[in-house]
Amino acid sequence: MPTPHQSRADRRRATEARILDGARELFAERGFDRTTIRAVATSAGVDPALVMQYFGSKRELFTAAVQAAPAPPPDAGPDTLVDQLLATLGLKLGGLPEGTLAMMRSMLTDPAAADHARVALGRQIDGIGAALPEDAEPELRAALVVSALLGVSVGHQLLGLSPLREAPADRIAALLRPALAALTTPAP
Amino acid sequence: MPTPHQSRADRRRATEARILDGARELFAERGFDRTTIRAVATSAGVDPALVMQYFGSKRELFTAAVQAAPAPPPDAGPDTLVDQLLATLGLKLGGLPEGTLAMMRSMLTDPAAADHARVALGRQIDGIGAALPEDAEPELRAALVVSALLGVSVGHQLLGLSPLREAPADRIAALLRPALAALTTPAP
DNA sequence: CCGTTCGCTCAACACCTGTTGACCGAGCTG
DNA sequence: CAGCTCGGTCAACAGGTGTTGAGCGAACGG
Repeated sequence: MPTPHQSRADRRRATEARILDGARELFAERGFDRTTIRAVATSAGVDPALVMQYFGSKRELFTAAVQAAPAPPPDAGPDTLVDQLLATLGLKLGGLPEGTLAMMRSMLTDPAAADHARVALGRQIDGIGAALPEDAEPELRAALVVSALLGVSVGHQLLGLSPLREAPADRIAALLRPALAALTTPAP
Repeated sequence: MPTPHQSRADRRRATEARILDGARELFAERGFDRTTIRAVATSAGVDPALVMQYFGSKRELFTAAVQAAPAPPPDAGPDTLVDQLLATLGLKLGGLPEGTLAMMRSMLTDPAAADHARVALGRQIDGIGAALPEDAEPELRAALVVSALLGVSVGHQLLGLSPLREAPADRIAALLRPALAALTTPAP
């Protein structure tokens, strides 16, 4: 008997979490369209109808699964801007959070995910742009930085390009650092 | 009467081209999964069954539509490596070819498109890596360059990030140039 | 201990998809 | 001009999808 006696509410929270975890994993692996509610239900050991009953629709399940980004602690380190940027790659700690991967996976084919991605990236761009000198096209520079890092994440985590997959994280960071510095530093 | 009298073979080539064009456009806009054969047929003013009869299956239609990359002429200019890289962004000439966009659009959600993308990017990586000094992790540097440029393309052409959409092409190139130089140049 | 809540399942609907085979009629060939 | 070729359409099938409503049975509350 699995986890002998727990309250009804506990069981509910548990299965809800199981559904959410399976959904996140499948959405991250196959994207929104190719992830079927039936597959999510099976992965949680549950009837498809229950998934609907809990989350209302496939869309709401997706946004619920994606929103569960644990938001990394501010960490308060006196890091340089470039180091903060490299941290967003999630190179250490075994990759980006699965919810982020799920959103990235679907952002090119699902308009809702694309909107979500645009605002998330826009927020990052604004944050970086605010840290750049005003006379150096800060928004454009920030957008290029974010896009470049997005590309590295895509190539690494979603496409699995072999040179990136096989390289140690600190080598990637070391090679990227001067490039990001060049992008964020106005020509003298 | 549209284009009065043409041979049967001419008409055939014409409708085939019309189907291929519509397919490329729709695949580029919505990706593989969300593009329906019925929609392609409608866009070409034709019955869905004809699309199948011409291309055999949706997959073959996709690969046929994507393969039609006109392959930019070598141009033989004595460009620097960085300039060649910037050229691959298709910043001038109104964006990348639609077949390339179609492949990019689907590469995160369709395994076949992902394979296609991996070999295409792999080819680019090998080409760039061969031009880098052997003692400077050329493959990794090349992969980072290609990924970063991929990210900029995605952000610009597929996501439509406003700072990139609104910026003139030569500003993007100018800001990217030193960063690419830093990526392709081993530390002194 | 009994009635009610509620987590959960079953079976089905309505829809859309890729794909197929029969068929029509205009153009080609002899 | 007769017969075949073949570009093209029509109608349908089979499978998979999100979504729904009725219902069951165990845990809850009094």
